Formats: sequence, structure tokens, C-alpha cells
Amino acid sequence: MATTDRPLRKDAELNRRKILDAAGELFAERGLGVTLNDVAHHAGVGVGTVYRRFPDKAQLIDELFEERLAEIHALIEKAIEDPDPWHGLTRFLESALEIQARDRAVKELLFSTPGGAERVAKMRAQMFPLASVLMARAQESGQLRADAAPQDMPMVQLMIGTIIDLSRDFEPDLWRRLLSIVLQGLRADPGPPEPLEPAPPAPDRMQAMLTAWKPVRG
Amino acid sequence: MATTDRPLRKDAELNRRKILDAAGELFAERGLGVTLNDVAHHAGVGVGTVYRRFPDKAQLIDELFEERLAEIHALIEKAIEDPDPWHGLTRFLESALEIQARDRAVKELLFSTPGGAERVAKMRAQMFPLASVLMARAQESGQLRADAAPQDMPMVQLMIGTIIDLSRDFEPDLWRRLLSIVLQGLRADPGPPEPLEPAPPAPDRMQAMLTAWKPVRG
DNA sequence: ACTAAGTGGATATCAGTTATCCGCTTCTTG
DNA sequence: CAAGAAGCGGATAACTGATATCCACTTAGT
Repeated sequence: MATTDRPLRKDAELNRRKILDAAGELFAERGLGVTLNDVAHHAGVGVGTVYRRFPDKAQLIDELFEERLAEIHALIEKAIEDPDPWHGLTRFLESALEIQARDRAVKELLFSTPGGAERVAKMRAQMFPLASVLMARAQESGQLRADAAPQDMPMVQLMIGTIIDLSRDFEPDLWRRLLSIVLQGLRADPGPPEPLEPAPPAPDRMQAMLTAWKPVRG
Repeated sequence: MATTDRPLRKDAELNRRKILDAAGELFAERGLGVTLNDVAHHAGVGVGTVYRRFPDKAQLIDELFEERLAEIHALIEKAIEDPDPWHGLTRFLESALEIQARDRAVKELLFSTPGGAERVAKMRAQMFPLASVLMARAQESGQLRADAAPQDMPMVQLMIGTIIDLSRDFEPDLWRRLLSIVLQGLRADPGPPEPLEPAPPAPDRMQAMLTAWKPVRG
């Protein structure tokens, strides 16, 4: 749709890249809520330039995240091929969540359709059967509890995503601790629990984290 | 501060109650984001009346939730007295989360200070040592894993709170399923897992839930 | 050197929230 | 039962914050 047009002027193409880069950075660190004015400023161009290049925010986002989503898709396919099904499952969750930790916008893209991005919806639909396979394998090998369902996967991602958002600016690895707990709870054969990875933050830091937390939009 | 003034006129006092009731309902079902105009309309009075009675939203909230928070406080004190420490712990989490499920505003109050409500901060500070006792007891009895910390408690509440918010309008009890998983992950002596409580929603209902989800404010 | 393409950023527009104002109504009390 | 204080409703002023446009000016490219 965008690539069939005749080539942009050299400087325009450069600005286009600057915009895309700036948007990527800004979305990653502040979420999809950033305005195109912010993006323009951060890219060192005028607002007009951004709007000339991208009809609206949704378009820009679409273009920007096609690759990022494909990345996650690839992750799950790789996880299915892991010889140890449980290991494949946990590695997938970990790596998907690492992406979420690095990029605020990813969670928002995966778990809501701000502008009605149908592309994302399709992607999710594609991933579901893959997640089913991933989990089925871990169940057959007797490692994942039998009553876990593929539907639990996005829930876990969302729950841990909450911790990621909560602690990002204070204790960026804290989510791993909570993920350990959840994974422990998903085992079919829970032996003595493995030690919880990062120690919890000191009570006063917890306090700080909690008061900085912002609730969801109604 | 408010009670030292001379008594309100009869009709004014009545309206005052109507406003408080309406606010309680509205906050419960839509969160703290509702406007005082909404509250006024829902109470069947004019906006002016609300602003005459309450200088601003924060004041209204403060007044409204003093009791609600005390309720949670009482819950944890009761839990400490439970003869079975693990049962006390799980019952506390369940009942606290039931309140969150019933009332959208509670989570926002507990886990953020929108207007700088110091009262809430104090309350949290009071609860922390109680949570410590609750958990210590369960650890001494060998039921709660030794490396769990009181700091994990609010995290769990937040994580499950996410599921509550996600599923409230579709599958209001779904959070219990995820709580089961987390609790399983917190046991020191995990035998064969207990069956997961509510079944997961059908895939298409999951899809609906996820696309309705709104991300946090940046 | 000429023109089509591109640029910046002030600004119009829109939406949503908070809070005020003031003409009118209702209580209260002497 | 009068009179004035207290209270009421709700239109609307004042903000805030975001999106998107417009147009005088600059630059690339033939």
C-alpha cells in the first residue's frame, strides 16, 4: 500500500526513518500514548512532516510493529521445537516477557486494539493454536499440569506484564520472581520449589513503586 | 474537620447521602475516573449541589472509603487468628480480592494515590507488618515457601487485580483460577496440584476480553 | 534556474473535566 | 406566616491535552 508509490525524495526518506526511529524509541519507553507531536519533536522534525508521511497514529504504529509482532511469533515456533517441552514453554514465556519489559508498547498492542488494528487480532488468532501445541507437549511429557489451558497463557502474560509495568523504573527484573511463582504453580510434578530469582525490593521501595502505579482507564 | 460545623438543613443532609451513595455505586462499577458531574446526575441532583458539599473529588473519595479500607484491615487481622496459617493466608487473599472484584475503586485506592491521599498510605504502612505476621506463621508451619516475602503480597493482589479488571464483564470469577495457580506456586510442600477452579473461557470469549482491555496511562 | 516536493510549527478544532455563578426554591425560626 | 438564610440546578466559563491542518518558506533534482 505504501511501497507502491514512487520513491520519496532523499531528504524525505531520511526524515521518514528519523520519525520511525523516534517513534520506536518513544513508544518503547512510554507506551502507545505518546502524541505524534512528541514523536516529531523527538525526531527533530516538525509536526507537519509527520502528518505528511503518516495519515494518522494508527498507520504509523501498524508500520512500526509489524516486525516486532513477527518476532514474537517466531519465538513461539522456536519454543515448540525445544527437545524439553517444559523448558520450551518457560523459555517462550521468559523471552516474550523480556520483549514486553523492553518495550512498553508491545503489551498494549498484544492485549488491546487501540485503533482497531485487525492485523494484531489476526496475529493473535494465529498464535493461539501454536500455544496449544506448546502446552499440549508439556502436558504429554507430564511436566505441565493437565488442567492448564492455552487460555491461561495470555493471562499469565498480562499478570506478569502488570508487574513489569509496575517495577520497570525501580527494579526492572522483579517480574522474574513472580513468573517463577506462577510457573511453579503450573507444574504437574512440583518438587521442592526452586529458589525465587530476584529478591524482593525493600519495603520502602515497594511503597514507592505502589504509589507510582497508575490505574487503568475506565 | 467536616463534622464540627453546625448541622446541615434537613434536605441538604438528604442530598448529601444521595451523593455519597451514588458516588459509592459509580466508583464501584466504573472506578475512580467518574466525574462529579456523573455522580451528581446519578444521584439526581445538580452539579452545583455536589460541589457545594464537597470541595473536590479527593475529599469525597476520602470520606467515602475510610470504612472500606478499615474493612480490609479487619480482614487481615481476622486471618492472623485462623488456626490453620495457610488457610488464613489464602482466605485473606480471597476475601480481599473479592472486595476488589466487587469494587473497581478499591484497587485504585490501594495501589495508587491519585490525589495524594496520605490516609491510604498510612493504612498500607499499617498493613505491612500484619501481612508479615500472616506470612511468617504460614512459613513456620511449613506450608508457605520460606523464600516468599511480605512484599510479594501486594504483587499478587495486583496481578490478580489485573485479571479481575480484565474479566469482570465477561467471566467474573475467572480470577479464582489464576489465584489457584499462584497459591500453588507459593506452597512449600506442593503435592499434586488441586484442580483449577473455574474453567477457562472459550477461546472466542478470551479474544473478546483481550480486545476490550485498556492499557495503563503513561 | 526553475518547479515540484518537502518542511516547520503556529494554530484551529475537538473532546472531556473541573469548577463557578446566579436566578430561583425550600427550609427554618421568631 | 413572613423573611431571610441556606440550598438548589445546571448552563457555562476556564482548562487541559490531543489531533490534524494550513501555508509561507526551503530544498532537491533535472
